[in-house]
Amino acid sequence: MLLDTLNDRQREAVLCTEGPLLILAGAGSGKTRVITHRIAYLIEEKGINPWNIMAITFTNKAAGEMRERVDELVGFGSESIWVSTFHSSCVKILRRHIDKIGYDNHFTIYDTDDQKTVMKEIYKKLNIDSKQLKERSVLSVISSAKNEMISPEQLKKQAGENYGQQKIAKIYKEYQEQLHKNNALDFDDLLVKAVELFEACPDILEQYQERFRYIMVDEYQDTNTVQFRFVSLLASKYKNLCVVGDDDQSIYKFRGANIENILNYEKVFPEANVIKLEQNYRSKGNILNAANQVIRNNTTRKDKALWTDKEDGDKIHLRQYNTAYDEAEAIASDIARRVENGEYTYKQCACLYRTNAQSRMLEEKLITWNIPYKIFGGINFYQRKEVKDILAYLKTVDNARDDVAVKRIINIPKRGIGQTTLDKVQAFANQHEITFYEALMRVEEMDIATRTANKIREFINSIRVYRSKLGEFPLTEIFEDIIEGTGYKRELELEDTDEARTRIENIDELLSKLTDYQNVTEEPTLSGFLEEVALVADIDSYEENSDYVVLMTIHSSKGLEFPNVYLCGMEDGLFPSYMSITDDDPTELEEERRLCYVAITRAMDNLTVTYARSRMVRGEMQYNKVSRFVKEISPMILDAKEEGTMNLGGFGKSIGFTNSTEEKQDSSQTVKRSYGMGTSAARAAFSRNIYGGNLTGYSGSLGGFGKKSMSASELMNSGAVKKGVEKSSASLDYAPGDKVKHIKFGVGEVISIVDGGRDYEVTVQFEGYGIKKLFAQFAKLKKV
DNA sequence: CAGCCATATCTTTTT
DNA sequence: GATATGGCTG
Repeated sequence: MLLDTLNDRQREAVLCTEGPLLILAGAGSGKTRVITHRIAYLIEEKGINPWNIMAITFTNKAAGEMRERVDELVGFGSESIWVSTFHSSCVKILRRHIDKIGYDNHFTIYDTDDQKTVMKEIYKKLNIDSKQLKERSVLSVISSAKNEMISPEQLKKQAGENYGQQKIAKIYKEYQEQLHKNNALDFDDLLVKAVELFEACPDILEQYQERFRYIMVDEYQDTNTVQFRFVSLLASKYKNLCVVGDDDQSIYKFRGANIENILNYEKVFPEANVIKLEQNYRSKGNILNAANQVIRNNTTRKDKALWTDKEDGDKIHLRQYNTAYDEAEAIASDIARRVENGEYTYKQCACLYRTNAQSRMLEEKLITWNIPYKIFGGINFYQRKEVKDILAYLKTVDNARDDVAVKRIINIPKRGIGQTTLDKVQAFANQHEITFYEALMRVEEMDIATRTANKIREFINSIRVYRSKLGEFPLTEIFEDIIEGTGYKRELELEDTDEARTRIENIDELLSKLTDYQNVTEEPTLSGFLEEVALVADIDSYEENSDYVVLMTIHSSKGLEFPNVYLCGMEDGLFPSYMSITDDDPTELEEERRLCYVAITRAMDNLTVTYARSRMVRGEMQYNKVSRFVKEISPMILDAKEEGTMNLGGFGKSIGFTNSTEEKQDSSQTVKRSYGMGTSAARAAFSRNIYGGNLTGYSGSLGGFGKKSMSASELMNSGAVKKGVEKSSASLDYAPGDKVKHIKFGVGEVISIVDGGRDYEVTVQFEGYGIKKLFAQFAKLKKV
């Protein structure tokens, strides 16, 4: 029987089918089980037509899984349930109706890169200096505005007399016009336009209200204001809105997620039922306790207490290393050992970290240990140059109004159409208020050299040929025409480098994805393919079947679980991030803590937390102390060890302390700090046992991907190693975590020390003065 | 117009 | 350290 496998709370949630329902589901409490069973119950017991059920998830992968699991529970019909992400739901709706609000149904979707390209054009047009106002920051203001459903006009009003904000509002307006002209929507627009559509056309809204009588939203804590509006509109007729989430796992504030949505659900829907799922089925006792001990330090959260009836299991392993290199090495060897022992398989192990950049060194070490791995995040397949180029061709064929795509490919491969020509065409387009592509077609009206004009006509013609094949020939054939016809592939083949070969592989990979799409879809269209491609997340490609160690950011790990988890880089300044520590807004730190909670609760039976005394960040050596979150875990459940502190031998000898003559010689070339610290720091560290690495210990931070380990002499000869540089500062006799005294600010605790090249930049938390960044040379800090 | 070299800035996290 | 940008030269 359907309900037999559920606990009381879960069963209650499944049976509560009518009206608004909030399910507060702690980590690992069987949330997905509840949703799938609820859907099955609606269909099997309540006789609801699957067609009337909508489930919104966070990723495509989650959507696929949900459909699969419902499929196992109900005999048939699961395929007509609408299961998808917010973004793809909106796209589906907009593809049908967006013409009602003045767009063409063939709109293209812009990713972050495209947005930036548009922004650059606008900066040119409005004569804005990108050094004064960064495109990125304007885009982020625009994004937040969209998430809050603030229009350019409203933003202008809000800006009042503030010149800077007026400027941003003006850019926002221009940006929207540009997108409209290109018949393009950015990610945020997908939601905004869907809501606009519903508000503008009550008949269309009603049509969808009738269809989606039962709506379920997963990961509700990560919804933003537009998303909330979107589901509210849909649910406003039948009010069968079931949201599932955990306020403790809200980690997408930076993307506009509004934690109030879940905290205030009962205020918005006073008649709502609330059910708490507090039994955790995933983690062993110690892991769960650690998670609870961390999260209870947050002030704004719903009261709940996760418990388990599982055994305590191992304590949390806590390991400190000298360098990130040692950390990675230790993790790799631990995985190798445990797999060899038969404790775990590769795919049961995951390395989680705060920032994508941390994956490099882990990757390198896993390669040397011959451990299969896969990295998620970082550069998405669809963001690679070659893939974006080909997609831009396809977009141009599909929607020539998309200026961004046209401009991207007009000179790829090189056709001899340069910047000057492009500027002329753009000017012509602006003047006649036509698209870039239309301007290209009127090349003879412009003052452009015949040779170049002919090249342009050739380009236009080739696009025209590809387009004429649409509908007549399979999409894959058009694809192949493009890569052959333009000479794109041939150019790469001639290059004959490893990089070029990888590019070709990626293009082939894209082709096979198109082939898949064509085979699977009933009515394959170019727009359809492009849209599918625009909305995939990296995590969507995660397969449980293949045996590899998984590397990903904590953000991407949400919703997943692994028997053996390594949580690395647990250092104050890295995690919690430096930004969140120094920010005036304490909620930033709370969000980091939630992130930590998410990380810990990914682990099922073994959790290893690691951190390093020193780490290379953006080409600078950073010295950090252990994360404050680790200190929130009771020592009773920690098994703590420091590794490598005794390995001091040879440091001084193998590098050699340099004198000032050598410094002068070196100053002609860029003396990067790549080879560790200057003499004074080395001495300071040396005396404090902070640093104990040996020479080869550094090769990790020097060699990139694919460079296998080098011997010490090879390193020296390769030029990768630069000699140490004498610092003008006196040696530092304090380290992160120490109390120091400042003449003005009094006593404070050192948070981090960054090697700024000429001097050390010391961040100190002062009692009464807050956080200050000081230069060691001037600050004259005294250890107390 | 394209290719080369020097420089500046970067990083939190992503649909 | 890596990548995007800008200036210069052939």
